Amino acid sequence: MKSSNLYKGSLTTIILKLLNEHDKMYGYEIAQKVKELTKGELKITEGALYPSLHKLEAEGFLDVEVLKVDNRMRKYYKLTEEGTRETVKKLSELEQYITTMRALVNPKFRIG
Amino acid sequence: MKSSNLYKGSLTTIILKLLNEHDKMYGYEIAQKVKELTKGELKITEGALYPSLHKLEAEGFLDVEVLKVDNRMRKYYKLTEEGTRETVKKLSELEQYITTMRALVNPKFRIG
DNA sequence: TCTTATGCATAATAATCTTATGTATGTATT
DNA sequence: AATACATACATAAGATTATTATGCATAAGA
Repeated sequence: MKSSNLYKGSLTTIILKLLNEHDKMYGYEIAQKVKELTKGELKITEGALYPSLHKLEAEGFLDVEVLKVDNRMRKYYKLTEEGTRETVKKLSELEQYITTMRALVNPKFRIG
Repeated sequence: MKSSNLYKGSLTTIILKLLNEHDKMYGYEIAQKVKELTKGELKITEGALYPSLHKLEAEGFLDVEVLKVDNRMRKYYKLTEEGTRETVKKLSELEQYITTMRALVNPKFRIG
């Protein structure tokens, strides 16, 4: 989604957390939200976003509802109960990742 | 390298930073160091480590010196000048990544 | 002797993302 | 009227990165 490939593997976490905060969102909206919240720093591409949403749905983490608004289709996604649990898990993995990377990269954050 | 796939894309950053701190290291040593510094949280696999070192060398970021110690081969890697510049770049990308992810995931860290 | 540790390497496969392309509607600009 | 841009979905080809499995070789410990 960006020049830096550190974002690889983060998309699922981002999607789940946004849905956790906003209850119900559609794909295009998620992409706009990410751009807005990161001040344009991170732009998620459609080629990554839509397959990722489909996968989360297939895994039972999202429910879908298709609506037509202004004569345009929108697929609204919302977290299932299992999706909420997965969100919690992903967020703690992110915290763990940051802790671990700080320990590796910043001597003053070394563990123990 | 771990269950959480957030680490995907981080290996280069880790290698460069460790070499920046330790001047000269060989592959196996890097793997051990990572395990030690993260208290076993992160284990980098050989199948990821060695190709990554070869790539960094091919890109001109690392110089190699082969030594035989205790009748065992060791390939010592050290940063080139370009490699040092790349390290600085990768570390700032990591800080940017953390800032961006916090903005997305933690409302109280929102940018602006 | 067999396992574990040290030390390198690569091939097959999987996961994730980029780039490119396609469809369709609505709005703004020239 | 024509062109560009925004909205909204989708997928296929290719690249990147990592996992898993395997291989070679030496040394130490049970």
